[in-house]
Amino acid sequence: MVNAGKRSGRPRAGEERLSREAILTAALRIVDDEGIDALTMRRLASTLGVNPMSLYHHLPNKAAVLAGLAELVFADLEQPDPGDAVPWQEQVKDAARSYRNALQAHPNLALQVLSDPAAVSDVVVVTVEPFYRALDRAGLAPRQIFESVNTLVDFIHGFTLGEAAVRAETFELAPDLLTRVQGLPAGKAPTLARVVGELGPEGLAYDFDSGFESGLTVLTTGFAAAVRRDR
Amino acid sequence: MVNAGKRSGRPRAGEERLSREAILTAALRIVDDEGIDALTMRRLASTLGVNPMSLYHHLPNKAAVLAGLAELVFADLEQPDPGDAVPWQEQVKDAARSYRNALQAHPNLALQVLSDPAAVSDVVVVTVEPFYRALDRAGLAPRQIFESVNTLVDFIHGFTLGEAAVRAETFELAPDLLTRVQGLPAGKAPTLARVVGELGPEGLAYDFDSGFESGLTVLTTGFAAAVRRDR
DNA sequence: CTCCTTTTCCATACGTTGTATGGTTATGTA
DNA sequence: TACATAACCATACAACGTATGGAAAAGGAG
Repeated sequence: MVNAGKRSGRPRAGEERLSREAILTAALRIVDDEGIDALTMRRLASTLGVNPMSLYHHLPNKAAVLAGLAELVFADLEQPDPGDAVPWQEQVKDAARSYRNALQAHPNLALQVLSDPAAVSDVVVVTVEPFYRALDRAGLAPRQIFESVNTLVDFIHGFTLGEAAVRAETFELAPDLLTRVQGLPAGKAPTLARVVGELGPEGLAYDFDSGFESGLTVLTTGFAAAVRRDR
Repeated sequence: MVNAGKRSGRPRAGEERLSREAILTAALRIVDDEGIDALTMRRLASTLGVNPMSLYHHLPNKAAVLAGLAELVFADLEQPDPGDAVPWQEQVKDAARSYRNALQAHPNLALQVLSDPAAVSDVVVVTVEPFYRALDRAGLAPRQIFESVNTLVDFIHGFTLGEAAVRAETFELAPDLLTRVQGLPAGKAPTLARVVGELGPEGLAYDFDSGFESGLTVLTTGFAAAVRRDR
């Protein structure tokens, strides 16, 4: 048994096992299920029932696989756009929520996506229109729209990064903020210690969703101030 | 010549070539000079004139080396703290600038640092005191201080990530935003296209420093609004 | 139909990586 | 003087990305 059921050479018509899309889908599944480190060319090939080298006929190298995954992440970003009936602030927040949702749908990929310059800049371009639209409606000058969107996107990226990092900890319960702060040498960070103490354990039970909303409110408020200054 | 000047066995007193600190210093140099991919255990050992396996007597594995580097990055974060003579907004901005500077001092490491949950949470704790101090002075409630600092730190992380990513492109000139937008199918992102068009090439020459300042202003303005709401 | 190029997949192999195992020599304590 | 421990080295292994080249089917040209 030299070949265990596999054939060599080109498959018969209609029997192709590979395509760029099939490969990327399988890769996404591996990453979602087992994390980014589990994605090797050999592993990917084996889940597709194929020799590792066959992958290279559809994608030039592993980097291209990862780049392709980044595309996939943003491909199913929903763009609801509630229209101009709601205040521009709500439009901004809605777009931001969609953006975050797309990133968080595949937490194991977030880091990869955010650290791939090409992926980000490619994708940001086709993604930021709702932000531009809302801030334009708000009456901001072009320069301020531009910088505001950058700020907003940076916030979302940083937030997502933190969220993905925390969730990635295989729940070997990282010591939470409270115990960590209590472990500091006395007088080292007095204000931090006092504020955290006043909040108490339940006040610190961090909820990512409300943290994100809080950030959005701060930002939109800041944008609104720029509108007023402009007048 | 079987051993080319090297001795085997434990070095004589005072002749040790290795220590955790020496290893991390050498590693940081490699990463700064040649990027994170250039850091392999073999390369690290060879710049220290030592056998690769010797490193493992001072650090348990490569992950520990990377974690140690993250420490180093934040170790020389300056904490000027202009004192309470300046407005709290300026205190916030100053602390943010220091934080960003520490991250940007080693651009090749920024991604690594930001994606290491342990590194970030360890370090953030000892780093955020100035933020807490300033926002406490501003008169924010504990909960709002907590969330505001998170928002601020997330923004800095996202900003730094973007900056590091762009700088990491070995200047094979990624098509800039303007040409990219012009390449879009007509009507695809009308607001974006119009705003970018109005800015023109020179308006888009992105300056990271002023982008950062712009973000800080938006955020501190947003924080200030929360202060007023509280009264 | 035959001939030939191209496509799709497979087998083998190379260089590089992190690190496990175990040896050798000096140090420090009993 | 004996012995555990520390600091270094030599060898080796499994897993990785991928270069090279071969085999078989497909698809167009004559």
